[in-house]
Amino acid sequence: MSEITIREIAKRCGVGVSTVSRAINDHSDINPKTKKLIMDVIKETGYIPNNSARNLKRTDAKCIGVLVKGITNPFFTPMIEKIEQETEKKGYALVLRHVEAYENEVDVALELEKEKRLRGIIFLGGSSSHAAEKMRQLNVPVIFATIGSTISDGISRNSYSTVSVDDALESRKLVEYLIGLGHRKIAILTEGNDEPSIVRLRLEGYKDALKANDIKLDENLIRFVDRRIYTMKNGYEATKALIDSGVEFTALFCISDVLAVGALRAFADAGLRVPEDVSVAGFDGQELSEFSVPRLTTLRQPIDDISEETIRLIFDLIEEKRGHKHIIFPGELIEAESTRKVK
Amino acid sequence: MSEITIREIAKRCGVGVSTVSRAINDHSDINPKTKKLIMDVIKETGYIPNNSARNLKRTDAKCIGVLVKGITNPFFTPMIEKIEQETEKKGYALVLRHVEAYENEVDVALELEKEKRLRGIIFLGGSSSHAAEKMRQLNVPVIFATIGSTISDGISRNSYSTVSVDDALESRKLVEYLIGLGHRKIAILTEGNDEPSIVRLRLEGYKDALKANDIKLDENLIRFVDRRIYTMKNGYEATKALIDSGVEFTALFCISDVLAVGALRAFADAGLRVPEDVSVAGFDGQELSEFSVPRLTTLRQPIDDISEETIRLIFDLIEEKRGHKHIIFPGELIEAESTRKVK
DNA sequence: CTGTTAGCGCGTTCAC
DNA sequence: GTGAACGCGCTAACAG
Repeated sequence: MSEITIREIAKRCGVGVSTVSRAINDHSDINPKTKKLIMDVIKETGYIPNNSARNLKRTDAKCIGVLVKGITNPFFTPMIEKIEQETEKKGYALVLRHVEAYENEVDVALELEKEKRLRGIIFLGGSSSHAAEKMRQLNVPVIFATIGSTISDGISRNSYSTVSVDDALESRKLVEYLIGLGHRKIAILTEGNDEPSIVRLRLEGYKDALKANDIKLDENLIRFVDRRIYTMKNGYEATKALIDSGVEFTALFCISDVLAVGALRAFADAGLRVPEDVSVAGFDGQELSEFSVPRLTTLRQPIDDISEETIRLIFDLIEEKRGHKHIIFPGELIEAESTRKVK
Repeated sequence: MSEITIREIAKRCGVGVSTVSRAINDHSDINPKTKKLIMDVIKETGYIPNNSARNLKRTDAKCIGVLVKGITNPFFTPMIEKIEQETEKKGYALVLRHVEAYENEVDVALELEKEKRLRGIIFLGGSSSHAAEKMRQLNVPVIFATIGSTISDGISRNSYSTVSVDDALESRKLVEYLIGLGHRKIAILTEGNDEPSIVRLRLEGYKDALKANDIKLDENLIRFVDRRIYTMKNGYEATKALIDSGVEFTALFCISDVLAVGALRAFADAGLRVPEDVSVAGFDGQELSEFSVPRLTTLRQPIDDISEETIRLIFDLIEEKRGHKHIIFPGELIEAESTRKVK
């Protein structure tokens, strides 16, 4: 079946292609009658304009791109919803793109910017270190949401924005809370990523908390899951291994709520009660943490605030109202049922 | 900054544009030396081909589209991963697109097909009733995965495929399992969607089970959540309302695991023990169901099988090895800790 | 092996 | 208010 084009529509209506174009794009200077005729024919024929051709020609395209690294990450879904809503309010379209684990998000952004004529780019997740030269090529405003400001790698901090919590600080806050409950042997479930990332920052916060409280770091208490910090299975297995190892601990800090839920299950299976026998804390403050049994003590990230501020900032940047910023929101410690004073 | 184009690259290398094109697209008939030169210049300049222009021109584009309705649905994430892997193995690219709640997925598909020159389309989720005329316009193979075969609406069942479980049957199987445990007063948590959908099918399965076992349908036991069946909050609130209503029941069937986890929490808050005081069953068999406390009795959908078969089928259709099919996989009843014999 | 050229489908000047 | 013509950046004939 031969594709139907704008020319075909024009022919059928006995008008020129530009008139059809005007009708489609809601231009003002067009006779309402001809417009109606055209729209009717379009509906009849089921004509659909080819986006590639449009993007190629168009220069405006009120459109912002959101690049999400890690489709499996449930942490981003509420953010995306919020960002979608806000963007729509502004009359902009959103191009949502998942970035595969093996892809470089900046490369994808570069491509997408050209293809869709993006006016701004928001990164959710992913690595925080990027080649400066590539970043420079992105000539629309760029915001990293939920990725802290350790990004720079020879890149001027003035060339991009970040909106996030201070992962190291909040992590430390949570661990100090555990210490405050009397815990000294605190295990941590994290992932072994060497490049700057939230994973590393949260581990650093853990170390900072111990150091500040004169607790000797015990390498045996640092457990690494296999690559993914958003699967319960990984949390379960790492916790099981920790229990089986015989290492003593009274509290377990998981760097994500999802891992923590896996941990809860592992403790239940081992006949250990939470929080009576062991305290468990998560991180993120996702929906899950409110509905687990027991409810998770966690550090909630203000994702609504982060999302809203991200949108506000990107439009300010697009409209050149202000320059790049690095915004840090405080997290909120949620004291729930999974932790308690050590006996 | 003026965008850099293929012509610019050609000029800098002192070659023609088509040579550059060949270099980019890994064509065979090109001198390795010139190719290297070109690739070097491309790297230097940071040139990125414009996808819109490519798609416009290209006719082959080994590419299949996956349209996901409901980004919040955690049920799809493992499917998407699987589909991604399998597609890559075949040397095809995947275009993943989220369809907003208010969008019609077939419209989006129509657009995407033109824009990206898709060779096949897979729908995940969404409504199962579509206008026949629109469906007909999709002139590449279409598969609905996890949406049963009640789709037809004047559309020939030969014009599309489906790969799924029989939602009504599996739902009935689960409810009959509960009945087998001695439960007579079985409540159900579902969503009030009138159009043909998995939601309705699962409710029908519930009704079928009751009828087949001479249990009178009690409308008070059918509870509806607000629109979304994949939020714990909705499960929690509907269960709370059910408990507060004072209606008697000994088991609760939630049409998704996510709802069931919310229900577990609600029972815990109400001081009811699961399964001692009340049995709870979910549906889907997601990761979550294995890690909740207690583990959920649920009906597992064989998503790996569904995903693999979907991919196999779509490539067979593309290669015209066979015609459209409607494949039904059996679900698997997982008897876990959240249900037990009624006293 | 390589350069020239003709469109892909559309939006946008211009004239009218 | 409308149509003809041009070109967006690229790929694929085709000719060399």
